[in-house]
Amino acid sequence: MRKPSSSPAAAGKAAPKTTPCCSKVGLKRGPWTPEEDELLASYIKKEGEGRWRTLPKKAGLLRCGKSCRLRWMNYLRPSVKRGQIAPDEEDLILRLHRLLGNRWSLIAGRIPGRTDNEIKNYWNTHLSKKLISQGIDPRTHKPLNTQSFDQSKPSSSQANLHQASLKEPIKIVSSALEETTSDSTHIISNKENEYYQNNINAHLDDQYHTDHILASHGYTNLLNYDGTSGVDLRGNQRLGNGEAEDIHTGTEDVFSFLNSLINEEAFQQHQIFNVPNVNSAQPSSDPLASIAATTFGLNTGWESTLMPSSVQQNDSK
DNA sequence: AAATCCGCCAACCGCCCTACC
DNA sequence: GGGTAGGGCGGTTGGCGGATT
Repeated sequence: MRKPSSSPAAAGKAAPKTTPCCSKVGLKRGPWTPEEDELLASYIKKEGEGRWRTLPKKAGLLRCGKSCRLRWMNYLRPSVKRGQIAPDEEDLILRLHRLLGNRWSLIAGRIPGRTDNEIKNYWNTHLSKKLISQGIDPRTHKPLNTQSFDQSKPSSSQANLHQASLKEPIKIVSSALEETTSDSTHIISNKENEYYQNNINAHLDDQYHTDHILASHGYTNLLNYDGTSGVDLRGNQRLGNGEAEDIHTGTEDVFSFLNSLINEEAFQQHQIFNVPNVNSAQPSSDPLASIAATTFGLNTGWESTLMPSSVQQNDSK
């Protein structure tokens, strides 16, 4: 069974205070049985959600309230969509994660029928590995290392670069990479390497600029471009008692804003504003378009939006 | 066929917040 | 202001089942 308090979160901290809910003397743990599911579902159907600590006793369950809530939220709720994550959902998760970081509940709030737990699991088991295989840091969504990209596949043409998406990951490789030698660390030419470095920096500046744009629109502390968690939509606290409450407060604006980033119009703007221009990585004067361009640039392959044809042409020789 | 490995994901954990008294 | 209850969050664990040896 599980080791008690073995998680890093618990390690090295003062003696944890135990809330009543966490004293599980005599309570059942582990996988839920169909009978328990039935008891919980029928009780909530009659009495509604809430009062989780007293619910188990009233429902005749030997579970703690937290366990009941989790089971309901992640599995039994009628609105929960089961089954595989669709490609468009995956794409959305990637975009939202780059914007929001590990705010799983917030991400889940924009993907109907999916729970934060499900998205978190999918991220950890699929998407983070996928990004790593593309040479992208899943935490920051930035290139891990210009010399550590996947060299196992042949390079893409310029046209392909502009059609890039995460569904068909684009690898940053030059024609030289196709002539793989044992000294692979020096395969990317100095010219290309210098170019990558310059534009990575430009892109980082662009992201920094994006945050200031957001701040100017009142979306302070929304972004966390270093990829760490701990700050969210309320400044320094997590979302409170349910999204319903938030939807009627500031979060509604944030969701509207997110929607504006997700919709097709933003994609079209992205196409317009991401005309490759090696001499300028300046954001657009249109704040939303600039954010959209910056936000989606990496998702369509940062190299495709930043690398000029003069460099890309090396790709096809 | 049996043993081992490994990925997936349901469930648990501690922490933190707001609301209430 | 302090204590407690209720609830939500992200991080992590470990059982299970399929794949591999």
